[in-house]
Amino acid sequence: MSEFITEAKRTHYCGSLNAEDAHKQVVLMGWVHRRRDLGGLIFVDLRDREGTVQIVFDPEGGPRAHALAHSIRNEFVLAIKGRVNLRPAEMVNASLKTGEIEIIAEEMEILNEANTPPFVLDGETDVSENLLLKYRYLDLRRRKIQKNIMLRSKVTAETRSYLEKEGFIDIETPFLAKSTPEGARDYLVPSRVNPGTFYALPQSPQIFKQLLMVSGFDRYYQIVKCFRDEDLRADRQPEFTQIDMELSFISEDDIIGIIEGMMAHIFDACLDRKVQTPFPRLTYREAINRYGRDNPDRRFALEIADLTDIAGQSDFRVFSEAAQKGGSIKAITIEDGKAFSRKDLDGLGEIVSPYGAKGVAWVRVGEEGWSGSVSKFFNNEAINQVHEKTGARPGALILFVADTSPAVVSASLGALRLYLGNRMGLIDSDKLSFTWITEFPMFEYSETEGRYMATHHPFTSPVLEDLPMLETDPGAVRARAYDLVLNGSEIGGGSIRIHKSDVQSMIFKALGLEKEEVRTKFGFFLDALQYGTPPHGGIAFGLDRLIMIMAGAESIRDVIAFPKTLKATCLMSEAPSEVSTGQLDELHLNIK
RNA sequence: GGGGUCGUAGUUAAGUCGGUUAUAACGCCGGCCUGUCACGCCGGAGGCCGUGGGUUCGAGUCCCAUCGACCCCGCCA
Repeated sequence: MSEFITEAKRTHYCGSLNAEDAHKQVVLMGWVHRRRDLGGLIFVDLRDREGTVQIVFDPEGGPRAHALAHSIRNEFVLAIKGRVNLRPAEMVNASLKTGEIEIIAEEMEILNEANTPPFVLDGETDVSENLLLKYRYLDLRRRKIQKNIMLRSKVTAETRSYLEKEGFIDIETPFLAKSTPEGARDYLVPSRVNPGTFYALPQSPQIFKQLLMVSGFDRYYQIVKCFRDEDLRADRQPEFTQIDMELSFISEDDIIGIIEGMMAHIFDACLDRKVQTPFPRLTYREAINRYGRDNPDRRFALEIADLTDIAGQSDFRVFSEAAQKGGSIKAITIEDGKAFSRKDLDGLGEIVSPYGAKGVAWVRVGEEGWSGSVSKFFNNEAINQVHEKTGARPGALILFVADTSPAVVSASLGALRLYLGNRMGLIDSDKLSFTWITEFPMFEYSETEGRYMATHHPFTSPVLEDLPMLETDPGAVRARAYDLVLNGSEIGGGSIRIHKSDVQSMIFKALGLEKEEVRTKFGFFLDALQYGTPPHGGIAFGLDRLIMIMAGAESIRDVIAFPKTLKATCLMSEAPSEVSTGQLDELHLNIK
């Protein structure tokens, strides 16, 4: 067997060759993507990270290589020395990037053999995720995932270059940190040298980055792993990556401007897509009223109308009761009601029921008036008022949701709106729709905790003019917080922080945290605020979600090289796993 | 914590009302083939029907439990 390759250097990537390379002598290394053995003539599609190219083995061009080529199988690793041949016109494969050329193999070496893979790597077959995750290293050979991972690298590189240019300093913060109350469940790490104590893996570097502002670094950023021990979703992993930043002496508008520039730069540099700035802004209240949620997908309209005042007067008990008990009645109007059959309408209840709504009431708007389940409860005057508010015209369909809880109505219609947008094909997947959501409420009342909780986090600055309401009506206090929403996903969020220790203490008090608890958990931080803390604020982006949208991926797992399952396990390495009693002893741990 | 979808050759799926030897495609193995590119043609091997229990003369199919993957609600400051 010829061992020429051990001496030779690779000259090109398979996928980067084209007609301009014609007649060149090349050395390629890659995996056998597919072979077509015609007996006297053998074709192999050789694959590397840049793509595939056709290798031709014929007895004339390379007798030894041709003889050896009969034995190769899928996923073998080959080194090929050959000549780039311009294909005759009738043999050009237009569906292949390298389809104008092929490589006539003069020498070939099998660098390694391979077992038959447990699934075909052609990207055509839908393989169960179970198997893909177990053999993730093979899944990662597939073009689709490989492209996503390479896009991710490009995005982080462009992010760094933009932020460095803007004067940001990359500073690492600890992974072994202190467990904090509030927020998500922590991943804990036992300390061997301090028996009975634990570190927590950070949910975000929040406190550290604020301390860096106290230290005077002025502009900080980090592309950093964060950890949250909560139940997972299609867009949530237990460990995920944030683009994290913090700035001193700035206002909301400064941060928003920098981020808009960053997004424009990333999309231009990575996807060659121009992004229109500035991005539109919506207050939280407006987002909930018009779209039912604080992460509205504004690639389509289909807005929600508030009909509480009108429908609340009707004789329909569900409506009148909702209105009387502080709830609301809201509706979405569909212009072309014919697209929905009676059966379709009956099915809508399933869309809203997970959000607590009892059902969806509907009427069809005709030339002569209304028909449908609740039409008889509305008189002509009410009908005209509804038409005015919803813009409904003959042929339209009005879908109502009513509940004694306004939050249930909003969440239900928010979900219904998305369902309808999808079903009616209103969502243009090529569109990029950025929106800032501002003026979040500072606190939300938690039924389970029986107290107010920070909507964003407890270091967020309240809007100053709302401060007097801190004790009288905490739910009405607005925060100087902002989220960036892209195509219905929250991709980032941040706030102007509290930089005065007395205000910070007031917030802890409003959150119902005991003085001693605050002292134990945040004492060092409150101290720091008293040593000349500049006004500051920041933002953090979910890198994984951003890449998902940029790549058009349906799952966060498609943009992470080694993701975990919904139960936070790794099917490939089988983490987490049990450890030896010796290890437990060292850590002073007993397992129940 | 709650609700849902799924689990049958290596892979993806079909499997009727519970009834003979569990199908197909792709992949795999062998043979033929000098212009294929999802090559083609001929032949072949390959099954713990996720696991455990139950009902039944008889279970891939019905019931219960359990494991796993996925989706949603809660949760995720």
